Amino acid sequence: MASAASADTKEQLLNVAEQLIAERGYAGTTVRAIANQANANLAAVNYHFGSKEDLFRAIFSRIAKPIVTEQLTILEELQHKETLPTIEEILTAFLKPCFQKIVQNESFRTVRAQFMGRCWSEPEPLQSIASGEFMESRLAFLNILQQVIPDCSRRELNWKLDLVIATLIRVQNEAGRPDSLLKSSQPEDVDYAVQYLVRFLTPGMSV
Amino acid sequence: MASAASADTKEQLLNVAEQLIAERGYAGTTVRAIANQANANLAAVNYHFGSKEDLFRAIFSRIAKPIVTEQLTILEELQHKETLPTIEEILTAFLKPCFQKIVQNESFRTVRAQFMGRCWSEPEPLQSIASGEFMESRLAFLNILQQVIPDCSRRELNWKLDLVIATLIRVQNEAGRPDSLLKSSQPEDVDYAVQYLVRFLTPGMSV
DNA sequence: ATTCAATTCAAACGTATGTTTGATACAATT
DNA sequence: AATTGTATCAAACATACGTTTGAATTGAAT
Repeated sequence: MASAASADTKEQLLNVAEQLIAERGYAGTTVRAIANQANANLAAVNYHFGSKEDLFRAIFSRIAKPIVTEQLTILEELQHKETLPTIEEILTAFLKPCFQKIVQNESFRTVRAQFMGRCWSEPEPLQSIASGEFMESRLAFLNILQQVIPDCSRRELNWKLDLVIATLIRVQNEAGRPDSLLKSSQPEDVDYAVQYLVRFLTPGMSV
Repeated sequence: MASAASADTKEQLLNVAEQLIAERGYAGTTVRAIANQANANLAAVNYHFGSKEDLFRAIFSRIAKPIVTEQLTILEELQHKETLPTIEEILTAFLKPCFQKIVQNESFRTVRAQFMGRCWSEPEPLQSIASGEFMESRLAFLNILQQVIPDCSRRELNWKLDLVIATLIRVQNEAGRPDSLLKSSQPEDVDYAVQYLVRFLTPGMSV
């Protein structure tokens, strides 16, 4: 039976690994460094997760799943209205959960954002693991965008959504730094950042 | 005295390392893999460049220096006109050299684009090496943007230029993939990508 | 008190890493 | 022909890597 201690160890491994991978990248983060900083034994990673790659999978899932769930919930609400949603509403539905879920824990704010940002440019197979978690949400938003912006081809919408994600990651990565869009994890600052990011992106979506 | 053979070896090491790092990242690329694929001895990297990190520095410099030079040249021309340049002209001056210089060598295809894209998200000290090469160009473009978009605060322009770079990196990272904006290194594809990226970004710059 | 599965642990496994070394081959200069 | 500096080479160096193992430890259920 899983004890409280083992649950602590497992969670500590997730937290520490998330932070180290955010700082040093996946290949640059050793299982030994993770175990040490988590005050766990070297074998703990393989015992609890199977392998280093499975640990990465667990970290990414833990962050991505709540975000995707909330994105799809908001999108569902938008689609149940009788009128088509605006581009602003769609982008907000996509972006807002990404900020809120990631910055809700103050101590994790920078780490989570950097971790997510790094994942998109990690070599295979990590990139596929990362993008796979967002596949469902991505398809759903692509479909609604295609309805709202019928002049855009599927290919165009595809790279445009890519650019939306790219800016999202950048804002998260720069969070807290001077001159950055997202000043803190305070709700009003988060709302401000989402609002201005949406304003920056919206006109480009339909040209 | 440096022979033709040694020059070939040194250049081959640069080319091969560039490709492998683009595919697998810096930490994921071993000196042995570089030497093997370049048909060189294992010790060749350390002999010609000093260390793996110095090899990275050499690769990045070789790509970045001509880009920055061209960016500043075009910007100089724009500033010598009697009328202020448009936002489109400025963004094009910034983005076009990034794409053209990167894909101008036919045999490299989209390797360079992927290499550059990956560098921005590599862990320190690689990221600092990379961003340092573009420091001068970044400041110059911030200054001209401030003249052309006086309604924007310096802080706003700062994060907006950040988002421009973020999208640039994303397009480079995705280069060659299906549904990506930059399909190949053909000049017409490059022009297409620059044109559409500028069109996507321009309206957001002044809102 | 005993059992038993879950967890932790030190140690080792086999392999891979960046770098260094000293000998050797090469080509141009004296 | 002898010398000199450059480049290549196989081999070794010292360390680091992810993973596995089997024994020790734990703590709740019997």
